[in-house]
Parts: sequence; C-alpha cells; structure tokens
Amino acid sequence: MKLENVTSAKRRYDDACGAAHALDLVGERWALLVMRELMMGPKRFSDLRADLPGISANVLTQRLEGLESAGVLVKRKLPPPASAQVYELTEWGYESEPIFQVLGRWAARSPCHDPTLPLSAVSLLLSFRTMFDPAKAKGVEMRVGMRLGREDYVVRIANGELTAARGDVEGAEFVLTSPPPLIAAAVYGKVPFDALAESGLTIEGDRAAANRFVTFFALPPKAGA
Amino acid sequence: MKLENVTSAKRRYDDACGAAHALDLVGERWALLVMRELMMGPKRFSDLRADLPGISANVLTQRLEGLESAGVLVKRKLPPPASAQVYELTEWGYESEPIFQVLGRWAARSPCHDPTLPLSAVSLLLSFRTMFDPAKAKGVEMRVGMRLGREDYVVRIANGELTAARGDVEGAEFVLTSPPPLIAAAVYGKVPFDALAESGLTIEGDRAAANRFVTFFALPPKAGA
DNA sequence: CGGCATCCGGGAAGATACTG
DNA sequence: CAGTATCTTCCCGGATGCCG
Repeated sequence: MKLENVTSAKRRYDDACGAAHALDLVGERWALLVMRELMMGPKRFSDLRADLPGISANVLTQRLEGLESAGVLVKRKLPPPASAQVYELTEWGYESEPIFQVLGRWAARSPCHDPTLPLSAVSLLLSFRTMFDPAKAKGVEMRVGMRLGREDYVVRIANGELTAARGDVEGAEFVLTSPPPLIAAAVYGKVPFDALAESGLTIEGDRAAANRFVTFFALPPKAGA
Repeated sequence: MKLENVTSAKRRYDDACGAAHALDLVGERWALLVMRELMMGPKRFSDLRADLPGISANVLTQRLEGLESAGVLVKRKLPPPASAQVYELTEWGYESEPIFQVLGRWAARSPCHDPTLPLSAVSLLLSFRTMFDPAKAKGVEMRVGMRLGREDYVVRIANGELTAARGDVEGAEFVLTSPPPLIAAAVYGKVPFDALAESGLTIEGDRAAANRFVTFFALPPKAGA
C-alpha cells in the first residue's frame, strides 16, 4: 500500500486535498476506465482489452499493477476447472461508483459530447443507474433482460429503485439482444426500437413494456442553453 | 467548442460513456486541480501558480486553453482600475463541484492518504462543504471567519447547512488566521487549537465556538478496516 | 509582473511483435 | 490467454526569453 507503487514520486501532486490524492491513485490515463469495466464484476485481462478498445497491453498491465498497489482491485485466480486469472475490485474499489456517476452526469451536459461513439456493456448499465429518474417510474415493477455480447444482465425496477447486475435473463418482461450503443440510442436518443431492428437490436417479449422502459431515463440539458 | 481544441484526437478515448467524455475534457494532468482552485471564485494566472505548487507555467497555460475550449472556464478582463486578467469558471464549470466531493470522500478512505501535505485555502473550504455532517450541527447557527493568506473567507452554519465563500470576516463568532494545513489539523486531526498556536494559528473571538466547530466534521473510516 | 512562446530532457503512452 | 519486449511518439516539467 505504498504510494510509490502507484505513482512515481515525481508525478505526485503533493497535495493533502482528497481530490488530489484520488488523482494520485486513479488519475493516470485509462485507470478510471479500467475500474469502470470492473464495476459489474470481475473480468479477465483479455476481456478488459476487448472492452477498452484503444488500450495497449502494456498500459493495461501497468494500470492493473498500480490499481492493485493502491488497494482498488485484487488479482485473483478462479478455482479449477476455470483456473482463469481475473481482476476484481475490492470493496473500496466498488465504492468508487459515485465518481462515475458525477463525472457522467456532469459531462453529459458538455456541448461536445458525442453519444454515437462506441459504448461498452458496463457503461450502459452504469448509465442506467446514473440516469434513472425514480419520479418517472413511480409504482412500476419491471424486470428487463439484456444480452450484451459476452455477458447477460438483468435490470430490475421496483419501489422507485433501479438495480442492474449480471444475471440470467429468464423471467424478464422483455429481453433485448443488441450491441450496447443501440440500446443507448433507444433510451437516450428516443429512437424507436423498430428503427433499430435492422441494425441488430432484437426484442423478445413485452414490447409495450420496452417502450415504457425508455421513458424512465432522461439526459440533463446541455450547458449554456 | 470543438473537442479538437481540448484533447488531441489521438489521445481521446472514443467512448460514448459520460465518464470517459469527462476524462477527455478534464482528465489531463493538473486540469481538475486548476478547476478546484477556481471553485471559490476567479483567480489570476499567478495566483493559480502560487496555489498549485508544482505546476509549470506552460502546462498551466495549456490547461487554461483547454478548459476554455471545453467551456469550463472563461478568460475575463477585470474593469479598470484593476485591469487584471482573471480566469473564471462558467456556470457549468461551477457545477463540477460534486466531482471534487466524491473524489475527496472516496480518497479519504485510502490507506495511504497523507493529510500532512500542503493544502490550499480553496481545498480547505471545499473540504468543509464535503465533510460537514448536518446531524452533528443540529440547531447550530455560527459564522466563522478565516484569514487564509491572500483571501478572507466566511463559513456559515445555519439550518443544518454549511456555506463557505470569500467574504469579510467582520461579525464572525471567531476568526482564524492561519495557514490552511493547521486548520485542517484542528478540524480533521482534532489537534487542540492551543497546540497549533505556536505554529502560526491564531484565534480571535469565541474560543468555545471554535472548539464546537471542529466537532461538525468527520473523516470516513479507512478502507479495509 | 503577467502571460505566453520556445527549446530540451526524461518518461509515460501507443503500436507492434513476440513468448510461456 | 496473459502478458513481456521493444520502439516510437508525444506529453510533462523545467529553464529561458520575449513582449505588453
């Protein structure tokens, strides 16, 4: 848990401010995005590479080392017969979720935010947690399945709260099978599901519920407007 | 408002996730700390340099350019006779305060946070806003003056809320004149004011109120404990 | 003095190839 | 699959110097 192993002495801020210390720990390029990809549960090295297009293997190695030294994540070996190496956030690591929420909420107001860029499955799920508006889902109970590439996820809405986690899509009102960006287009761009079918989004189940689902989320207004 | 002027194309994350976009805007080294120093009001170039020991002039220039391009701050000329150039956050820029709060709260739990490092006046005031516990200040009304180097600040507690801003210390229950780190030691380290007097902290006014003041703040427990 | 351009050295990030 | 090794590029930090 020495700071030396996280950030070299020369590049530290030497500032007692908590925010500055956070940047010493996770302020390096890619560090926060690595953590983001682990927010929904452990992943392997190659999954991280696949979900963070643009990161190079050596940088990923360095970040994983640094974040482990900082106590944000641990490297763990899955028991046989899987026997795979995975990286998992510590309890404290998971507590970083509000960082992504406030960063996301703030940046969504940026005049030059481009929502058409690629989007990972984890990012989509975290965005639901961030942008869910309880007032718009009063009295609603819903269970939504999402097949997003390698992993399946379940989003549940009940008692004005939204939870999202990896899980079995069986028993959901409807199941979306799609690349994450298309679901974002439906939810945040309010693009009709029908218009997205030809791009590779499919709905099984209650389509009316799906159309209701997208009304529970809204982006904040752009700044300077 | 082109992203080109903020982050070169090669170093962008190409990720629609809001948090990733935030990092494109303010993820470069020093950018967030520059914003932090402006959270209590406009400052001049040389004040920023003085309050961010370690930043070099050219990097500060680059960050100010980038943050202006991003719409986070504006460069403004004070009217005569001051006629000084100052940098001021935009309304959207000021809305970044929750970023500092969640970063600070999260990093305060870090096992290797060193609270003895230097601390700027703005950081201290922001930490009050972040760490204030309304439950501990129930029914309290208090007006505190702080002379922290170049600027004077007023902290007010009323109706279970804390506000902190630049202002005249006249009319406060007590006035602290001190380098910011000593006040942090009193508030967060619970070091008695008497023990700090010889290091350069002075209290004028109601010392009992000062001793009450420090009880309104508490750091979160360390992670892994 | 305040703000910015320029040059340079060191080091981090990026791309590619390679290995157990 | 899970990383190293290597090479290049670019950013950061420091120093200097110009110009209002």
